Amino acid sequence: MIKHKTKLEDVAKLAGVSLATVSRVLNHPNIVRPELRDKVSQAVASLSYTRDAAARALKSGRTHTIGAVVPTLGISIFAEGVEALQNRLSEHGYTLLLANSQYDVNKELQEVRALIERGVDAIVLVGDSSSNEVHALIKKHGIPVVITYVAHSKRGTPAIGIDNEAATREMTRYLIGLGHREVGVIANVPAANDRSRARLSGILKTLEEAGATLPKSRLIKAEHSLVQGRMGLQQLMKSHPQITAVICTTDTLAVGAMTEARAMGIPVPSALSITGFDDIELSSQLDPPLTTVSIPAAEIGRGAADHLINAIAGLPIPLVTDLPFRIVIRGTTAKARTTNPRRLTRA
Amino acid sequence: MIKHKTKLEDVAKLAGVSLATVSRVLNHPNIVRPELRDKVSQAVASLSYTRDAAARALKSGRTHTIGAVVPTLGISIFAEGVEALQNRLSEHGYTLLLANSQYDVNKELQEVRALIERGVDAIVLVGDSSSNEVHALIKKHGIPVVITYVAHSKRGTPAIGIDNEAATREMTRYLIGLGHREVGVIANVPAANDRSRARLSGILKTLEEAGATLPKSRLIKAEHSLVQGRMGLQQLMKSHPQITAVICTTDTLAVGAMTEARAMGIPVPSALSITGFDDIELSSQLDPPLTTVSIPAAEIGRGAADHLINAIAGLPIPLVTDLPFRIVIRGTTAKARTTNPRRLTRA
DNA sequence: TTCTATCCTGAAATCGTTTTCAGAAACAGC
DNA sequence: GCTGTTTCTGAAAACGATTTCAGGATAGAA
Repeated sequence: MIKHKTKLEDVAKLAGVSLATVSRVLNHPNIVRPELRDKVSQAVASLSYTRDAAARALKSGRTHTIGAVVPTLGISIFAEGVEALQNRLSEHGYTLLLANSQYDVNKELQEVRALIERGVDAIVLVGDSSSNEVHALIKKHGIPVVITYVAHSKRGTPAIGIDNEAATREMTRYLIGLGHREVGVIANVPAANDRSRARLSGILKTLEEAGATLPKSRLIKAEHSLVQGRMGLQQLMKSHPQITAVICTTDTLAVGAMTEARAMGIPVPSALSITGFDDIELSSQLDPPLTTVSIPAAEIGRGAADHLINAIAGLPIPLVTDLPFRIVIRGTTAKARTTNPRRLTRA
Repeated sequence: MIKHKTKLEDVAKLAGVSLATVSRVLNHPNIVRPELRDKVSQAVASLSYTRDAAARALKSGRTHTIGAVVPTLGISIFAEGVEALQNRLSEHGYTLLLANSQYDVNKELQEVRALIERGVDAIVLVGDSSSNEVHALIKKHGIPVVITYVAHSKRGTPAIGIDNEAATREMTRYLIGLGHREVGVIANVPAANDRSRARLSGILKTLEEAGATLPKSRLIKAEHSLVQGRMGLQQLMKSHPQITAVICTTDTLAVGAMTEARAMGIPVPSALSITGFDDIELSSQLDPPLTTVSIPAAEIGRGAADHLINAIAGLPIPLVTDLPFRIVIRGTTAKARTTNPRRLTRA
């Protein structure tokens, strides 16, 4: 237990200078005469003095703290992004305040409010489907903010991430190029998830452009879990055995689908191609390894940190930082089988 | 942008009372006369006033903030624990400051120091292998702390978690009961990880007690990744084809091992039993589903939150909270095959 | 009605910094 | 040697809440 928390005054006394000088040495070392500066630094060191964060925050109005609200840490790309974010913040002397929304816009609002009351200097959000209240609140307090994992700005809010729609477009085109026309989709569509919507939209549009418009019955909406991936595939293949490719909007769903395909005795990729999205660690280690879209989660986290640190310093930051995704072609995709039960079912 | 941040004084003026009364209504509503209290509450609401956290912290010495340092969020049990911790803290008006150590004791120390300088009211650590400096620092500041994921207290520090050694003991006994004597182990052993050590120790001791002492060459030390699980299994089975069971200290390693077993054409569980530890989501969905140890990560997070909130309030908290683990027997374990290439190789 | 005990309320001090403002010191120019 | 600059330093005023301490109001008792 500490008896008498050392404060600025103690340092000043020991160094034989005023409070102001000590403060200056700590904050703007270059404006104080070298010999005094050294004397003060020495005193600081010998007392192992650290400034009281609360007092500092009160007077200066800055907490050196950044808040983030993610949907959940259970999804590894968010966990990875948060970790990278925290590491970068830490390097710059910032502390991360973390909250999760469980994909619930009201909980997100509540957590953002709590963060603002804590006086965070900036905020990181995921996606652009936060409620208007959230953005109004943030704007009202004049706090820098960045939305992550998406590469478009809705309300003029800076964004850093990938173009989800472009990614699924490319993946879908790839499958079409392999001759797939009988396609099924397993998509996770939580209400508050614009990323999933963008991914789905990319698939549907590309399919349509290729003249393979997706019938409703071939679109399975699922929660983001392995089980739902399994169930989705089962449902799809039972009712549409002619399907030659299944596009999933996340790797978790795709892995579930692969497991079920194996259980149903459907060989992947010879009889059925499966694709994912996210490129989680597991995907490359499966047998066969999963064809998927790799997204730079760590880079998103680091980039968000950098942007906000700049914004706090009053520097301008880019409105949209469109990071590259990567289509990773592995073992779960192949040319469409030609021995279809029936050929070309129309929508 | 806010022009004139509403403060206590504004509320007081509107309600026609003094600052002190407003503060009382906010902190100890019961000691102020109901009619005044209502008037103040109304004023607070109509101005949508919130107290300045920094000023509050400065004067009261409490930040209503709790810090946690975890090795990494990349391991799902930690992500799950952190999420549960944050949710519970949030319910009680606390904010989580999160940092990660990457299993590096120096980084952990540095992050703990940063947390303390931020003035956290309490700290959550993972495991009991933090450096002495960390504990000395925490003690010096008189900050409540709890270590998680383990069920023993080393330096008198409260702990909440499971008995890792007991868990692997039970699992190993189960395998021995199935007739396995030719056993291999894939263990992740980062330097700063007492949990892994405890898990390994439980395996080795139990094996020894059963007269099946593990030769060094059958213990593969691995990093915590799927790839290393694969490589571990390969190494093990190539040099010791007589092995009938492989115990892994995490599910990730076990999943890697399963993948490799399949690639090597070794049927699981008929020719080889494999066990994991953690029970991550994937494990139950594999084919065959993985036999493993299930640990109550969310409960650990919630419990840590509850303990610390109590400790801050000056209430006593239990030194050790030993939460139950669960041996989950699924499809990767079966009786030892009897058609061994060779019988009973001795150490 | 007056006095005492009980409850509340408000004025003011305080928490530990940062920062403005003005004055002291040092220096150069004439 | 004296005045005009320039550079640093220190005293003091915030920042916005919490809380002590004492006095005023109210109620109860005589």
